[in-house]
Amino acid sequence: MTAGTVGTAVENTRTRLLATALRLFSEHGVEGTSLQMIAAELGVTKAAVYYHFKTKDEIADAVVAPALRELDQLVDEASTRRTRGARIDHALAGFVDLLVRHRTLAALLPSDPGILRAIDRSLRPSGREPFTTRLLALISGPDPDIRERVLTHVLLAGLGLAAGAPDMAELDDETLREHLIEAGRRLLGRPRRRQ
Amino acid sequence: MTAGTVGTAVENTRTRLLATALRLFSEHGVEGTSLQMIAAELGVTKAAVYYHFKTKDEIADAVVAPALRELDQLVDEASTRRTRGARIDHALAGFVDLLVRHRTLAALLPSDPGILRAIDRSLRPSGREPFTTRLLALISGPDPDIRERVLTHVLLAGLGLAAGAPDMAELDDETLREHLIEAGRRLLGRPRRRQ
DNA sequence: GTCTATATTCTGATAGAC
DNA sequence: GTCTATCAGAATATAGAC
Repeated sequence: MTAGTVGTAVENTRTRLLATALRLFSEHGVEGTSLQMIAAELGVTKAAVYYHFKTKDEIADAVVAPALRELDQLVDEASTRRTRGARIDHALAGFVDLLVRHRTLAALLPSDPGILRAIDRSLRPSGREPFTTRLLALISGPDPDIRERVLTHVLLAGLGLAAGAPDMAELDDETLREHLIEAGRRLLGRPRRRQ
Repeated sequence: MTAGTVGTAVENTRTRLLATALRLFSEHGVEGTSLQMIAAELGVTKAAVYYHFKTKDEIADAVVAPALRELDQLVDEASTRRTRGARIDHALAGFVDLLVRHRTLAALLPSDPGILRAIDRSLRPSGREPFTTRLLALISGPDPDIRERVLTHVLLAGLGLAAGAPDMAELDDETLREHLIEAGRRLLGRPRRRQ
């Protein structure tokens, strides 16, 4: 531990636990990952895991929480832009940046049943709309037609899975970001700005 | 059962079983679906399921087998086309058609860990390349650059997840096919032919 | 072809010692 | 904060009756 920046020991273990859980989730899916596997990977027992989280669902919730908070903020920010073009640019750049920074989580976000339920749980109390719906509204305005719905779906799912794909692990953040944004621009029918 | 076209009773039960398994897989993921759930949904006991399949893996293998055979055939066919444009057109149209006809499986194909392992198992004995690799080669030729790899990844994953998304369930095959092809054409940087 | 019954292993989860 | 010990239940899987 680097002196001066350490939190409590609990926080460090908690952080390590979540990182380990996320890695295992991305390999085996949430349902395919047992507390036993997480504990073994950490070199502790199941009971030690239960000290930090009361249930497996709580672990899934904690794993997605930071990304969901960022996503929420991103959509809010993008919504304040005046033109539709500016809203899309901001949302796409922010979304891709988020996926690249949370690569391990990226592929789970649009596809893993356990993660989707965790997202549902995080949305339910506040009654907020799902991000797909909010981003769709941002891109296509209220009352989007079928074509816009399909394109947005391909965009969100495709970028997420691609960002998290093992084949992309070797790419540095900047390169991956650049190509994902190009894919997004193509899907949205917008010319690329640079290169 | 319609007289004249029935197979044996075994075959019918087997078919019903696979259809039920696929539906449950698509809702809960392969790892999140137990033999108990499949049996209960069919109105039989676990032991009855074990009569048809020795292991859970065998069920997953059987669920993906038809689509994989079609995919294989599709890539082979597309490869025979003379120009790169014709190869891409054939592969894209065939791939989208396959996804639409196997909607329930579509989303699992590029994302579910259990299904991905089943695909691996089906490829291992023959030593064939994965479909992503073969389709990538088809689209971009040998030695594709990073940008083509990312775009192809977004394409395959995005179209699959979009085709299988619950939000798209209401769309008829023809409509869904049309919009998915447009998404694919945009990603590949090719103008749409119709509309 | 489907059943009951059972074996075994593993799951998520709890209680309480250290 | 992590452990041992333990739980009830569910998992995959098998044996053998009908």
